[in-house]
Amino acid sequence: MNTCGNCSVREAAICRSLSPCELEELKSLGCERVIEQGHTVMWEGDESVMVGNIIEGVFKLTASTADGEEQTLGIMFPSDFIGRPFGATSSHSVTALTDARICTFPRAAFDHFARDHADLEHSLLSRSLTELDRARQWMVILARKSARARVATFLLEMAERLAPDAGGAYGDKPARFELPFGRQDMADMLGLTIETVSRQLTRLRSEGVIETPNRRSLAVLDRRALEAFAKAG
Amino acid sequence: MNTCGNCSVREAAICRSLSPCELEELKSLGCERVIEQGHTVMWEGDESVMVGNIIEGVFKLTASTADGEEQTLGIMFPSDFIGRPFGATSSHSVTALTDARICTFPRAAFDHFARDHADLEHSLLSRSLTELDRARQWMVILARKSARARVATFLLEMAERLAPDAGGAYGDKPARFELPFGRQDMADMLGLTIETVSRQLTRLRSEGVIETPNRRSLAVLDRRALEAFAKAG
DNA sequence: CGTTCAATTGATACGGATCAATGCAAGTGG
DNA sequence: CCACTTGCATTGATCCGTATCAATTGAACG
Repeated sequence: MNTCGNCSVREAAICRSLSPCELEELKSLGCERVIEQGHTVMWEGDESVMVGNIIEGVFKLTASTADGEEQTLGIMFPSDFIGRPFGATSSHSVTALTDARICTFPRAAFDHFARDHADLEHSLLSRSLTELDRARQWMVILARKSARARVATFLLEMAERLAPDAGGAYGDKPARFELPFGRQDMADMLGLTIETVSRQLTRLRSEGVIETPNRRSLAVLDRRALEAFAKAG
Repeated sequence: MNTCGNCSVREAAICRSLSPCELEELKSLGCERVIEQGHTVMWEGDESVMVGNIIEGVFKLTASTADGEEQTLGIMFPSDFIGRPFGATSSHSVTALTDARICTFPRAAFDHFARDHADLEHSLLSRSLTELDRARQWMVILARKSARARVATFLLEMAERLAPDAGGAYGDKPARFELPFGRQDMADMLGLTIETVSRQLTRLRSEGVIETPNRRSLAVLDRRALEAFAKAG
């Protein structure tokens, strides 16, 4: 039987704010679920019925425009919180980009529990404020930056999150990592088409800034160059 | 002397969650400030030193790109909360678009007070989640929609917020209102140039969808048409 | 009446979307 | 083991929308 004690995201997720006893109580409300790649766990516009923590895997949040295009609103990693508490409808869909495991709670039960545990709500608030800052950062990118700058920004963020070991500000070692998604997802995220993304990657490769050993893997060879592109127009 | 009792946003702001006694306590921490149009009360990148509620007036949140362009991240109205609690730096600037009054608190003192008053934190959380949803909606618009759709969406939102009386879903009466900002601010918000905004307004006017009696005032004559434009490409 | 600043209008250039074709790897069945 | 399919990525050619540069109009104000 699984216990919160050996949970791999225990210290990073919102649960960190709970005492062992409270944890036990929360745990009794929820259950762990295994999600297959590509499966959607929440739908845009649906009533919000569940919330939870990502234990393992990567998810995307998406919304669709009235004319059918899909926009990715964010990428969520292990220890991130997904779902909309205290609200009737979910403003976005949540879909697994990889096989995943999540720790889920019925929304109503979670809401009630949260209201009784101020520290948990505080964690959630803190996290929401960070998410808000992040979303606003992306707004700037989507509104103003060129395709090249968008791709560069994206690659830097992915390198940071998926290959955190490889080099800091002046990291001279190539950051190598596996993308948890294909070109279409990248395009959806960056507000570009798949062709444009492809062209930019090709260009960066030909300039020696990155390497693309295969479809899903990527290496950042020249971080400084990427940073420059990300800042420029 | 001003008291919270007769505050015009008392019932809409986060303070609604406090008892008269708690309110008194919070009030003692802060003070009311009058802000002139155009004045910036918080700067992007600065340490977050104050937070507060808008009592009167309209503010914009902005961030700048590395190459100097300004992007507006959101518009805040009376009863909205501004500033970044629980965080060291502010991710955006906050500037008054009109003459305004705000009820401000030193950030550290507010943080401390909030942590002792779960209901206040709950209000703040609820508000943050709504803001997050709103920000993500804008992301979709900025990433995917045409200039025409952006302007249409914007006008609909302004009509709703600035002329709430004039017609609901099928509102056939023209919604007339005063914009609290000029073309440059609109452009900054929509991720367009001032020229493009102007052209779209001209076009909508020539099609009989809107009227622009003067620079700052606006009337939506055909709401349905705007809605159609907002949804399309 | 001239000054000033914002808004509008016009002409052109360019970036990314779109449409269409090709390339490439993994899987399938003969 | 090799033809064939299938799904994604890449590359190419063209078009369209918005930015950009530049000029004009219009309103507010001294």
